Order: sequence, then C-alpha cells, then structure tokens
Amino acid sequence: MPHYDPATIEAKWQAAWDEDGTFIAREDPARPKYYVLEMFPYPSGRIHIGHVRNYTMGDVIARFKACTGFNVLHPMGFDAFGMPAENAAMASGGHPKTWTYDNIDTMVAQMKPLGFSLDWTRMFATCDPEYYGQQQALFLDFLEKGLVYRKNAVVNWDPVDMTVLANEQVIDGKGWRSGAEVERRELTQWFFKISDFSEDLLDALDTLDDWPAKVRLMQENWIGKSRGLRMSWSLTAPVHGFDAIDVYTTRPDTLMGASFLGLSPDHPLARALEADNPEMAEALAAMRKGGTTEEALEKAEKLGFDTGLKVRHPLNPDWEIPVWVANFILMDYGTGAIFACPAHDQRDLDFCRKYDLPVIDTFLSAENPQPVTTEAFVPPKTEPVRWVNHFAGLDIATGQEAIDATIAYMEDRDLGTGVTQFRLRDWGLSRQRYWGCPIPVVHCDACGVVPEKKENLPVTLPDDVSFDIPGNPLDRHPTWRDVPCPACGKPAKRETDTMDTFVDSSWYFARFTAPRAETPTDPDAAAYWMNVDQYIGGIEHAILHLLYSRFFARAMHITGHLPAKSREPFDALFTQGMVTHAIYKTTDAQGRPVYHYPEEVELRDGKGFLADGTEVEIVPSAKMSKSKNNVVDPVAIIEKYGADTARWFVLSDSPPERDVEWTAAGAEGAYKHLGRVWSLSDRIAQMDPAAPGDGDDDLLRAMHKTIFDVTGGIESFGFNAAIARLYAFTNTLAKSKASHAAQRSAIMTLAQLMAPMTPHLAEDIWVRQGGEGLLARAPWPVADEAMLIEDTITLPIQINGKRKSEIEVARDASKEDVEKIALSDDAVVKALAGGQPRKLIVVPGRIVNVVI
RNA sequence: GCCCGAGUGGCGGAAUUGGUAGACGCAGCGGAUUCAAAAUCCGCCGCCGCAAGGCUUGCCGGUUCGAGUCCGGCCUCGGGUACCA
Repeated sequence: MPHYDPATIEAKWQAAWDEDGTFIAREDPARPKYYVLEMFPYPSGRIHIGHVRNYTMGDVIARFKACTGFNVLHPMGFDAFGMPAENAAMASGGHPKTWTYDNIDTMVAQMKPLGFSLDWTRMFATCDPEYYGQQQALFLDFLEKGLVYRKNAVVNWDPVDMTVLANEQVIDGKGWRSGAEVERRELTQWFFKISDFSEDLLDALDTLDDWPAKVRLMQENWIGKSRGLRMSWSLTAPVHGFDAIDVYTTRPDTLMGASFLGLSPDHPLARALEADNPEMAEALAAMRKGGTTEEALEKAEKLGFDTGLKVRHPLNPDWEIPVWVANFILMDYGTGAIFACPAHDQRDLDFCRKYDLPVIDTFLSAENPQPVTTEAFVPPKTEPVRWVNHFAGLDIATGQEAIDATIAYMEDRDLGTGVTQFRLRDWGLSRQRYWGCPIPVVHCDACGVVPEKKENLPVTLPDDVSFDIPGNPLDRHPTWRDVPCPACGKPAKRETDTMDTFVDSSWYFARFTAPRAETPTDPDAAAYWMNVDQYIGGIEHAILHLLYSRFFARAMHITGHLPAKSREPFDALFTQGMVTHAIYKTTDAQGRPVYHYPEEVELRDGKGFLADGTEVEIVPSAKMSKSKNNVVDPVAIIEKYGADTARWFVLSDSPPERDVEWTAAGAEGAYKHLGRVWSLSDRIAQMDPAAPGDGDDDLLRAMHKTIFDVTGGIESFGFNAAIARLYAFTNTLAKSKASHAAQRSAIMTLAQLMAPMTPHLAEDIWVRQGGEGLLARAPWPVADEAMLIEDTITLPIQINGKRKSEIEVARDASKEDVEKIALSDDAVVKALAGGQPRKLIVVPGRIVNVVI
C-alpha cells in the first residue's frame, strides 16, 4: 500500500494548477467577483510562520469562494521600501536594491511551495519604478487638487550623526547608534490633507459593518472629534506683536479653575521670547530634548519655564494668571496653548505641584466631596458632580451639561466660540531617506516649488549611492539632485526627501486590479474588481495603515482614479492575531540591546544561555519582528512534513483572531492526521462495491452535519472549529461499516471540505476516488437540511442551576410533556423528596431547571 | 501616560452568543500488535476526595432560575501611540 507522500503530491498538483491557469484572474462581467487580499509583506528576508498563517487564512477564503461560484482575485506583492534595507546596507555594505530584490526572490521561492491560490502574474514590489512612478503621478494629481501642501513639523534630530531618526531609532531619548541625546528639530515637510476628511472618515465608520468593532472604535478615538471652546486671553502688556493668546479647550466648564496659561515650547510667542532671553532659550532647549512620540511627551518629566508674562482671565479682568511654557503641550493640537486646570487634569496637577502653582476645585464628587490633593478629579463627562466654582451658578450637573452651558455663556458675551476640533493631524509624508519613492518636485529659486512634468515620470532613484556616512545619500548626490527647473529651465534642485512607506501601502490594493496599467489604475478593471471583499491583516495596522488607505481611496476618487463606491475600499476586514515568540536579549558595553536568534539560545530550567554561557534575558510573547531576531522560519516544517501539514497546523491550533505563541510540537500530529485521511481514502478505494454495508444513514447524516458546520466555520473565520469538526468526521468515517457507495461519498466530501486548508491532499484523494476535473474548480457541497434534523434530543436537567441529570425527549415534545418527564426523573424525585418545586423553567430544546 | 484587546485543564483551545464548561488536537498514562523498538490501533485523561460528594473559566463584588458569556472594580499580558512595517 502506498503511503502519504506530500513531496510528490504537492509538486504534482501545483504543476496541474499552473498548467490549468486555475488562479489567474480575468475580468468576466457574467460572474460575480470576489477580491480577497492579505496585507502584503515587507521583504525582510525569509517568510516566517506569521506569513504562513496569514496567507493560509486568505487562501482558505479564496479557494472556498472560487468553489461557491465567484470569480476570485487573490494577488500578492511586496511592500518593499523602508528602513531595514538601508540599515542592512550600512551594516554589510550592500545596496538596498540588491538586498530587497534578493529577499523578494527568496520569499517568493518559499511561498510558492505552500500552494496558495495566488495570481502570481499580478505580482509587483512597491520599489519597482513601474509602481512608484504611478505613485508619483498620484502625488502630482493630489497636489493639483490641493490635497498636498508644505509646512513645518518636528523630527528627531541626532546632533552627533547629524541625521533624522525614526521613532524606533530613539531609545530612551537617545540615538540608537550615537547614543547622543535626541533633539526635536523643525523641518519644512510635505503633508497630505487628511484632516479635510476627518468628519467623513469618522461618519463612514458606521457603514463598515463587516469591520471588527474594536478597529472602528480605535479609529474613532484616533480621529478624536471633540467640541470645545476657542477663546482669547489678553496679555496685561503686549509683547512681540502679541496682545492676546488664543487657547482651545475641551473642558471650558473648568474655566474658573484656571491656574496658569501654558504654551508649547514651539509656540510662536515662546520662540519670539527665547530669541532675546538666553536663560529661557536654555530652558526651552532642555524641553526640546527627547523623542517626538506622544508616549515620550506624555511620560516625560514635567518641565516648565515662567515667562513672567500675565494674562487676564476672560471672566474677571482683575484676575491675572501667569504664562508658562510647558513641555507637555503639543503645538500640533488645538492652538498650541492651553489654560491649565490642575484640579481636573493629572498632567496639569503634576505641573502645578512641581512649580507651586494654585490648585482650584471647580467641582467635587457628588457623593464624596473632597478637595483635590495629589490626584486630579476626572470623572466621566456623563457623571453628575457638585459644582463649587462656576460662574453660571450650577449646582449638581454633569460635565457635559456644564460644557454646553459654558460655551453658550461665552458665545452670548462674545468671549469665545464653540468649535469642533479633531485630534487627527495631517499626514506628514516626507522622509529624509534614500530607499523610498522620490517626491516628484523641483525647488527653483525663481519659480519656487515646481511639480515634475508627468512625461518625466518616474523620477527614479539613482543606483550609485553609498551608506558609509549617516544621512540621506540623495542629499549629497549632485548629478541626481541638481537639475534644470521644469518651468524656467534655470539650475534648480530636486526634492531629496522621499515618501513615507505608508504611502506605498495606501493604494496597492487598487493597483492590483490592473498592475501593468500606464496610469495608476485602469477604470474598467477598478470598476470590476474593487472593492476588496475581504481584507485580512494584523491588528497592529488597525489605525494608521487602514486610516491612510481610507484617505487615499477618497483622494483617488477625487482625482478620478477610483469609482465612488471605492471611497471605502475594504468591504470586510478580518484582523488576525500575531504569531509571537520570546525575545532573547543581552546588552552590549554601551548598554544597548543585542538580540539573539532562538537557535543561538539554549533553554535550561526556564533560563536561556548563549553558547559561551552568557545568560540572556527572556522577554516572553513578543510580536515577531525582524529587528528583534525572534522570527521563526517555517521552511523546515514544510520540508519535513509538506505544505498541507503546515497549512493545516497553523489553522487548527488557535482561533485566527488571537495571538499564537509558536511551538514546534503539534505539527507532527497534523502530519499524522493527514496520513490517516490518505490511508482511509486508500482503504475505501479498495472496498468491494457490491459488499453489503451497515449504517449508511448514520454516516450520511454525520456527513451533512459536517458540511453544514464546516461551511459555517469557514464563512465566519472559525477555522480551528471547522478543523475540529473535520477531525471528528474523520473519526466517524474511520469507524463506519457503511457501504462502499456511502463511504466513497463521505471521503470525497471530506476531501472537498478539507480542500481550502489542504488543497494538494484533497485533489489527490478526489482523483483517486474517480472525481472529475480539478477539485479546485468543483462546486462546494451543500448540506441537505432534512439530514440535519434529529428525532430525539437530550435535555440537561438542572436542580437550582446545577446539572444533575439528563432526559431524552422527542425533538418536538411539548413543554408540558417535557415538564412531566423532567419531574419523574430519578434525580429530581430524589431532590424534591415529595415536595413541590418552587419554580420550573423549561427552555424548549435547551434545558430544564428545577428550582427547589 | 492615553486608546484598544486578551486571560478557560499539563499545553493549544471549544462552548449554537445567558442554558450540560473542557468539543477537537497535543502531551501523558494503560493496553493490543512486535523478539524488541518505531509506526499503527484500542482505552483513560480538569482539580480535591477511598467514596458519597465538593470545587473549577485571572482576582473581588453584583444582576439572574441559570454567568466563561452581562454589569462594576482590580491584576497580568499584548497591540497602537502619527518616522518600524
């Protein structure tokens, strides 16, 4: 008897699909289309188990939809620009382009044996000039429609390496290579006007019914719509042309608790003042140290500088309040100036305690009225509180009521304006780096910023660059940088910043509909294939990538590159969990972290050691990340057991939305199971067709139940539960004594139901049982509803809510009959001891509860 | 700091969304087969207890005839935090 030999089977069926062109997507108006997309990978070097899991999920959906009558588009590409390529070039002297394309070749070679139903003819990498040239065309169209502009923004500046750092490259406020304290520095940069769409991006979340609620909630919070008050605080004496300071607040109800007026260190007034005040300049320089992330700003120790200026309280001109500069105030949000109310904001309170500024309660807890000491009192805006300091004479009212009342009061007296504000900021896309899409503009002394002509696109990256010194090689590449002005022809300079890699991934899904078109999209192809019916990717992209893509889809509609229906490009979203793995860490002489690969670490008694005996720190369950060296390579699994085992295993072991900690155990079990199914098929094929059988009806009922459960499981992303049903049905079939006809029907159906997960094995069983054509194209089995209904059911009996017994009743037994049977049950009779139940609850078809 | 999740046997997890907690798999234990082993097949397998029985879904409290599921308060872990992708 031949044995299960995945190496042979898998190669054979992959060749058969290739020859048939099974997965090549062609527009066909006669058939409904289905576009399945998994977030495309960064070409980090080798695929890891997370990729296998992610793409297998998409493949299950793609294969399932193809068998249920859809014309499926299932493409793959690479998100190929980004920092790791430059870091690799710096570390080993190669070129980012070589590194990237070599990695892509390796990863494609690793992915193909997995047998994904991908249309490889549509593949591209975002670093292909063909792709990024079209992205430059999009940029120019956006520019023309006013969707892109320039303004100043802060970056992390490494004063030793003289270069801009990514947030990731700032560790504890220091540059990752130089170790120097990072400074915040302003540069003129390009921005997409995503804020024009704040309201729309927020409102449209309600239409995304097939997105996870948590993602919509995260986006809602990120966009952060708030209603507040904008008002002016007049200075007691004008300075540097300022006679007042504009402030925005979402808590105008706390106006009477104002303690000081705070300016961002980047506020124009702060900058004007420090110019002729060395002491202040020094203090502000200290405040500008450290990274630019929100987390760093929020967690940094509160620093302040008293400007000596005073403003008058808008409601009481005699009340003078000091003006301070404070490091926790963001220039990007509101007006870059706040009034601080320490009693009801923890940051303000920490600041006031440190600098000995007054703390004034405006309201107290209704039940427990205590003045604020070390903890700010910040109840939900919907909770009623007792007002002790409010101009409108409120007593008990909620924060929201007080806010509304305050805004009305201030507007009536012309002291301020109620405004709606969004937290969402414009998207800064400039990066001072080489390995990205060049921004297609030229800076001319005479003409200013001049867009490159479309016929000159793509503006390609030069190949002759070096990475031996920090900074952007484009900046120091005269023959690339120095060009004639496209408008006047005089000497000018190219923009040397490149685009954020999020730009690349914000429209690739549209490009896949016509990957070789000579415009960014092809209208007919986009109209047919868009939208993405099912998008699958990691929860780590819940905010930025998805929000940026939603913006891009809108902007591409405005510029005529996508139809109106694609303003929301992803109809359904599934966020799979991450594959996690411990990180093994030591520190070098400078105290910087060094990460070790799992294969370098020997585990003993829960501790890890390197070959030389050094103990490593183990950080459990961390996201697999190239830079942390905790990536698990699936290639060994595929080589040992085959692709079907790898696919089956990554789906079977945990629910797809949950993180999974990778362990090697278990793959063996999956492999054994597939071998069992293969042998079972072989045994059935050798049965005597004429021999009598027993239990055909039971087997066929189990089969239809399995069809029903597995179909539902796949449709609802319950892959692990669907696989559990397939295990159970395999066990049933293995024990069955049914006739050959029934068993053949059962094994062929089993093969079909397994096909989305283990397509090669399934095709092989299909053809050995005499199935016609490719299983990949065979119609999906449909459960016969009549076979799903059982005649009798088992009802559990609870006594006082605890299960004590169970009864068999007819499926359609009346409530009265069930009560009668339940009350005559031994356990119930015993528990009642002759008495009457206090209450008898019968939930038909579910449960009986006897309350005594 | 702030926003969003997750927590169930030795392990991964299931539970028709308020109705039998532990499906299915892994590991383990026992048996069959074998000269022996591997492979395969059969059975057992939450915890305490000799048993009767009791306990059990991170912790504390609540709602309910009934809570893994709903509500309130904590703890731990993970994701995001706008230049990692």
